[in-house]
Amino acid sequence: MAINLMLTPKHKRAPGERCCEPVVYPDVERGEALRMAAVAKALGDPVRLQLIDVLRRHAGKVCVCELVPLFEIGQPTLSHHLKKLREAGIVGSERQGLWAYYYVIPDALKELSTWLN
Amino acid sequence: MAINLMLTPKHKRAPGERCCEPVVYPDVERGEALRMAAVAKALGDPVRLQLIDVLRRHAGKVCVCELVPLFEIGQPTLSHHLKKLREAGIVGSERQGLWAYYYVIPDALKELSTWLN
DNA sequence: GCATGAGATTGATCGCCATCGATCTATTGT
DNA sequence: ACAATAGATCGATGGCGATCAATCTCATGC
Repeated sequence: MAINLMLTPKHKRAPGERCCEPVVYPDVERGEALRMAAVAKALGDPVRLQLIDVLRRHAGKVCVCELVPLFEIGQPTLSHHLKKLREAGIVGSERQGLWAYYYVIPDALKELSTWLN
Repeated sequence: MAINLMLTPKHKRAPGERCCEPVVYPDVERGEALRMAAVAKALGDPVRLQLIDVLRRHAGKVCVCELVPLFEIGQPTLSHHLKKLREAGIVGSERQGLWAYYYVIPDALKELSTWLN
């Protein structure tokens, strides 16, 4: 991963040697890029993407025990994926007795979605 | 990564032990999920995300030599990122003499963008 | 033909990630 | 108190990914 994303050109192209139009600098700044890339990275796994799809189609919260049988992965692996989504700020969780309920955090995908349009 | 994404429940919950409403099955199918996750994965790096941002703000094509000085990474690393974006079907490239020009493939981000809304 | 320059490829390194089995922690029910 | 259950965590493993230095491939210019 790049450390510095300030996007300052390192050297000027010699005059008359233009290979194309001068590049337009990106609109997204360092912070934006890091946030959106983190969200995209969390969505970059088929299981997690379908998890979000399931959770989004529910107005309320979904119990983990309903999610486990949907996928061909073990329970620890699903827990790992949910943790990734939590760390990315995409989902939240809530404990009620033995069960844990997950839900999509509103507007968590908004920034990325807006940029994609 | 999960092998089987058919999302068939593996066992029924015993009657009367319901912890929450029955889960709604995901809308996205295996192929969709794999495609969109691949695109999201390609966007899951700050450098690649900003690369797409730069390319999208150009109607035409952009020379690699204009892209290299924008980032604090070496030329081989940038070439690696462009290859990833190419393999994800997000960008295309065209050779003209010494220079290589890259451009965003129209509608490449459409499926993911639509799903996110 | 030869040197130069743009870009891709290779090889190596280091770290992260998806997955699993096993274990641990609470909580519920008996 | 004890057994059972839901879910998280741990440890290990195999594979992928980001990065760099070095090299390679072409095309251009002299």
